[in-house]
Amino acid sequence: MSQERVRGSFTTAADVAARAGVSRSAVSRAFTPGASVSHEVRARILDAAGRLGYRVNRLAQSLTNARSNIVGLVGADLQQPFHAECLATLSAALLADGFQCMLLNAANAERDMGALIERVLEYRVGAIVVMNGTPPSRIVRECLRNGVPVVSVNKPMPGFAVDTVITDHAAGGRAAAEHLLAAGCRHLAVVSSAARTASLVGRLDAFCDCAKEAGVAVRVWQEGPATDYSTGRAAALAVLAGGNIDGAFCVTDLLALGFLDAARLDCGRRVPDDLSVIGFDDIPQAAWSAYQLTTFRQPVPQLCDAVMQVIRQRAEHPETPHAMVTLAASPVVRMTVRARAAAQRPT
Amino acid sequence: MSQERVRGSFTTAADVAARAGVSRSAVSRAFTPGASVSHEVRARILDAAGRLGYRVNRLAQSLTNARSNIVGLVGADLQQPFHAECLATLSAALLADGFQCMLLNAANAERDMGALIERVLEYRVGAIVVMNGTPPSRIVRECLRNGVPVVSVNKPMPGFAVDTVITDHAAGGRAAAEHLLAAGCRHLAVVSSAARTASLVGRLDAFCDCAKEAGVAVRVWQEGPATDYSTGRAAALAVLAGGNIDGAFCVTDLLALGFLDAARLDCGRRVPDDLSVIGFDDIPQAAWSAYQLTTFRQPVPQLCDAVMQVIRQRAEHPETPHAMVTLAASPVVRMTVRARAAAQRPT
DNA sequence: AAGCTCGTTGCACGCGTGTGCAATGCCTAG
DNA sequence: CTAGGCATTGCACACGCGTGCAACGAGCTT
Repeated sequence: MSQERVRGSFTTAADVAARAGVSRSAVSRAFTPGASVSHEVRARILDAAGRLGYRVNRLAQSLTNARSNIVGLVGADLQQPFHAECLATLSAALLADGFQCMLLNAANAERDMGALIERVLEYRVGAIVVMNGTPPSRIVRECLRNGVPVVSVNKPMPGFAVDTVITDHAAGGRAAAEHLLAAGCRHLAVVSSAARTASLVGRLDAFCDCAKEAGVAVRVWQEGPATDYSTGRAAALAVLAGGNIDGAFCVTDLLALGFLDAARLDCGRRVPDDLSVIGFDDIPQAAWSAYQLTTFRQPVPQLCDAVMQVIRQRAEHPETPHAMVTLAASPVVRMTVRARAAAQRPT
Repeated sequence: MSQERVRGSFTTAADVAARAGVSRSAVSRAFTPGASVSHEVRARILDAAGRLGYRVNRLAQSLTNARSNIVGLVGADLQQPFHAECLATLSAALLADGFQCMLLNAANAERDMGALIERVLEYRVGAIVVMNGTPPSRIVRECLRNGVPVVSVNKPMPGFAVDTVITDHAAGGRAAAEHLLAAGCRHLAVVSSAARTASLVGRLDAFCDCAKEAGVAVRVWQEGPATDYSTGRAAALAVLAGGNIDGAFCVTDLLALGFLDAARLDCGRRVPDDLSVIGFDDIPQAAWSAYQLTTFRQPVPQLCDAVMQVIRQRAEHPETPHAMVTLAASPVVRMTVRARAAAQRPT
């Protein structure tokens, strides 16, 4: 067969076969669990392989399988704490399960997202996980047409044959309202951004509904490009200047932290005495002692577990009906909501 | 040729060829820039391809090239703000340049890192970028032996034929010391963790050297598993209980923020009046108005640019001598270092 | 001793693509 | 009118691997 390979090239199974004095098939079988090779030959092959630094070429391997075990991870704003945590947890889970992660970071716009997914389809990925953002529906259909399962995180995609794993945003928003009302707040505000993502809208609407049922008006702020710290600050400056707000639900922790800082440092409010604030996500910064933010924790590990479940399930049984897993956000009570209002509790 | 493909499978060039009434080679050429195809045939092929949703199988393509244009991104603690920013910036740059990113998240230990790199080598990656952490040197050698270039970020790897892109940590540490000394601090502390990474040690040593040259003693704290918020807190509680520290350099912003919170909230210090604090990295949280941390910014975009440069260079000219790009960290003066000592500046 | 079973091994093909080489056909120069 | 040049196209092979099929040999049964 081929001579000793030049340095700087990968060793192939043929090289190993030549060195071990067997056929190339034997090499292939030696690396295939359950294949028929004698104990002695396998040992000789593994020895030669180790000596030569051989490793299977997955590209060639996936060629016959018509599908690789690469999973495409689609997202935007990956440097944001919550997204970064999702990415880290999910990629770790995938790697632990034997998959490889291809990262599709739609940095600039959601316009990129379609192009990125098209590119990763060229690698015959086994699945695509949309961690946030909205890929064009044309592309989603294209994935499904080619038999690439799509998993959507925190975004229902009605009308698409897609598995969905989602936090119960509505229940969270409602619980936030109940929590503020129980604390005695009667002048509520809710803060979001102009980006009307399903998850953000879900929290906001449920919050408003619950407040409305209790007969409490809600000042709604939905401006700014993203649900980040500076938007939270801007919201506080605008909302608190307006009137006597005593309870605010920020649909994101980043918003809440910006809101808190502006409320305390720029507007001179005392939290939680004058003003109660609730966030959502429970990013690490929410627990910092300067903030001690009361919030709702998205169950990131469980979300990722569920993603793994549906990926495995669909890999084994492609025809499984599409799942819609909903997980509850759990309240994390810290210091930004005042304790129950004194004794007066009229009907 | 093959019949119309069943739904759920990928279209191949043969399918397109059949549909367009040409040979498979023609299809291949139609998608190869600069290949010889008549205008009319190419148009017919592209039309058929579009209709069938054909896209080139990169797996098969890379089979002949012996190398894919996938780049392995190795790192740990990817959810930390600084690492998350590096990851987001670098992946965006790679994707913009036509590469694909394979994410190797060594979640648990650096022990994993070797296994992960071995796995990604099976995909014949075109390069590996080590964003943080220390892969076993055996593995690094293995990469180089197989002709896979390795780029190390913020960690010199003496003795290895590796490209290195690095922030000038020593200069940063020195500048931090000078800044504190210029502010009149005479009782310094430096805070790091037990993880003696090259970058952390570089900053710390240079800081100590500079202080020593000025004849100022430095209290050195190097405990805790990671350079994170809680370690910063622990450091403040220990260091500030000890003596009359009036200036502290935390080798990481996360440390600095934890240090600040504990100093202010638990130890009752006023910053910057009683105590000056400097961090390193300039993560987004450092700019938050509750902190306004004075720090040194790592030039992440420039670092990533440099990584792209060396990757491209080595892809075109593999024999290029190995680069060692050093970039300066720039001071970001905010509010946690007091202005020049009062004595020297009369009111 | 002859036939059968079963574990082991090699041959050869296919996966989807790029490309060197030869064949074809058209256009132009002589 | 003919020869040569050139653009275009198809054939066939290679890339590295998995695997069905047949061949082979050893051990066992009858």
